[in-house]
Amino acid sequence: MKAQVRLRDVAEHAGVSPATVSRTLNGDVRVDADLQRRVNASVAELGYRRNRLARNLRLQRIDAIGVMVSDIENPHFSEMVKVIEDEGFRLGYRVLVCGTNESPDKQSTYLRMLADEHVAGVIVSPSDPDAPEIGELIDAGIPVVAFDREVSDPRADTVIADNVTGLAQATQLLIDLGHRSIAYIGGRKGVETTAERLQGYEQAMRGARLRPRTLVGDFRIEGGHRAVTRVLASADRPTALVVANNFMTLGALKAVREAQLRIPEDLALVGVDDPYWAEFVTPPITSLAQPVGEMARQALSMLLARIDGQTGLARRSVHPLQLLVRTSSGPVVTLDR
Amino acid sequence: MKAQVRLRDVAEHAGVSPATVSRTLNGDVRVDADLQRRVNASVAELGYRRNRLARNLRLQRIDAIGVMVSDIENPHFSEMVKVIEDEGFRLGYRVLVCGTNESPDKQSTYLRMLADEHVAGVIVSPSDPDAPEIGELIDAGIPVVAFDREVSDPRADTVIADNVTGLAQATQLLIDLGHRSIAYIGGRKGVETTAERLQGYEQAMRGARLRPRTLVGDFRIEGGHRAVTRVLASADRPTALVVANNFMTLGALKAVREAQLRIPEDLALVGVDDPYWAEFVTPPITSLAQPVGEMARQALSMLLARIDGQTGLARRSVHPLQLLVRTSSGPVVTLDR
DNA sequence: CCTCATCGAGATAACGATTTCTCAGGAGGT
DNA sequence: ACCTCCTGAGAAATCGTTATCTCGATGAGG
Repeated sequence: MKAQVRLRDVAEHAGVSPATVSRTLNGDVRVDADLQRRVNASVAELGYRRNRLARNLRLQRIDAIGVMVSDIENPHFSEMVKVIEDEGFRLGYRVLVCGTNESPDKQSTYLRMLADEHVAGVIVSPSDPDAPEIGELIDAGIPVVAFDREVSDPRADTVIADNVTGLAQATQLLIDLGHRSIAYIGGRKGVETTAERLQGYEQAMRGARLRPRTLVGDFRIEGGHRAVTRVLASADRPTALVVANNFMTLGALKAVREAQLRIPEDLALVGVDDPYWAEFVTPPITSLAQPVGEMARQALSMLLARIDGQTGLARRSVHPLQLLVRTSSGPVVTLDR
Repeated sequence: MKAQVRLRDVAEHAGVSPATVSRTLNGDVRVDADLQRRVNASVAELGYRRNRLARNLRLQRIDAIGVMVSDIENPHFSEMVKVIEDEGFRLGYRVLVCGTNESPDKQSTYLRMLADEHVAGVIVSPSDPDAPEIGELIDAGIPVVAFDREVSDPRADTVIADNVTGLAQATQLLIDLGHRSIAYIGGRKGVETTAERLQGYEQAMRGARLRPRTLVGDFRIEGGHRAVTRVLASADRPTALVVANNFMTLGALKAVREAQLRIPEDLALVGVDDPYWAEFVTPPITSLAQPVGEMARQALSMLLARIDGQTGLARRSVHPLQLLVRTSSGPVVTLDR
């Protein structure tokens, strides 16, 4: 706990005013080159480290951005956080991770905290898109970018995937392969992505004049396991499955194994998300990949633009999903006419 | 951007001094109950929100802890971060995530940043255990807990898994099942856990008078894939594999599939770590599970104790690993005598 | 009844950087 | 030669809390 060197000490040592030291440190151009040298020399000699806390108070903001997601353990969000952390680090920003566990209460509390901390900006995958705290943040001059799911405040920028088209595509793949009985394992109710993905599935099914068959999951392993177990036990077992996220795909895998069925021979499967393990499990999963990394970079760059003062209407960045055909979707099946 | 209500405004509104408002807010007992009521009423009426930045400056610390790991995407660390975030949140702490990608440079920079931010404490899974910045943090009064891997500064508390015993156990399982040719896919060189795990494997092999056969991996999917591909192509293919972490296990799975071999029939496998997908892939992986959640809680509670002023010698908390026998390790094999 | 300790609350000085305001001095224009 | 403009640097005022210091009042003990 040695005594801290203050900016003032540097100023004295260099024989200049504190203002000049501050200006030098912050790269203000209007400082004589000679003085700059002296300041830098003194900084080095005294081992001066700027006290960010004082700086933060004076600036009324911290160089950190809040990243709020429902579940850090979900590889979709892990990757997002990693990209933002890595990219942000390079630009001098720290990342404050906030996990909501889909609890609107925790989300509200966190949003208020982030406002009180005066973070530079917030990227949020909202559990409650209508949370009034989002508007309060923007009122306070803290930009907000919605990720994966929209928020109701129209001033927030948005980065989302084109779930409707993507799911239609994924479903269409199975239809094209000859499947006629395709069940859909949906996500957690009330979440926007759930509705969009369902819509895409139904669209493709109706387009092929097939009867949709949907089950409600919860975006978690257990939910996928439960739903798939149920649908496999039914009298008219589907020949193919579309699963609305990565965790539920794992649950599905287990359920299929327990039912002594093989993928893709007995049951074809397409899963949304392309977690790192998708191509390594047996069989490799045909995945509807979201370009998470790109989306995260996009969200961060939108946020930074706002932080740097960019004004204007909220922007929306919609990203197409990519269907990666691996083994689990299987080959063309014989039509049962 | 409405004008901010200051503590002083609350004081005026309540007809008391700023000091009294501060004391009330901080739960100082020596404040008259009646004044407390008036203060609280004014706080509510004015919608006062304490400015944490000013508080932070005054206290020379922020209510956040830094969590530094090599890779946030690794489910081992995802879980650790989640637990710390969740638990910490309840106690009023925010989490600053720092991913090092095993780069000592990034680790150093981050550690200096955390010191400059005056975080309340740091939990680090070091990429460079000898980083002098760790000592500087402790010198500055910021407690440090080492997670998974030790650090050379003797003042840091430590939470680790008993890798030696664990790996010996895992290897012994395969030996007991009748395997004689057991290869080991090791981790990234120079990392402490790598050495410990190797030691456990070798210990068990030597105990059974078997010849160790070790390959160097890198704790990543590709490394596991490469190493296993190589060992499977060799003339004397092993009958069993011990893989030193979860990512490499995935790589191994792919390599085995590509070699047209079946697990566990042609090759038994035990993997270190028990990521969520271990029991859901085909076949379910026999895993040497680290009690990550418990370890994370332990690390946090040690850190908080130090933050609360606990002094005394550094503590070490060693956690046993648990062998979860699933399918990939296979049944007893016929001895080839 | 007086003195001394105690307790509660106000006044005020930090905490350490940034930034506006001010002023000196030099350059350029008439 | 004088005035204006501009540049660069210092002085000083914040930013909003917390904590120390001080003082008055109240209660207890002699």
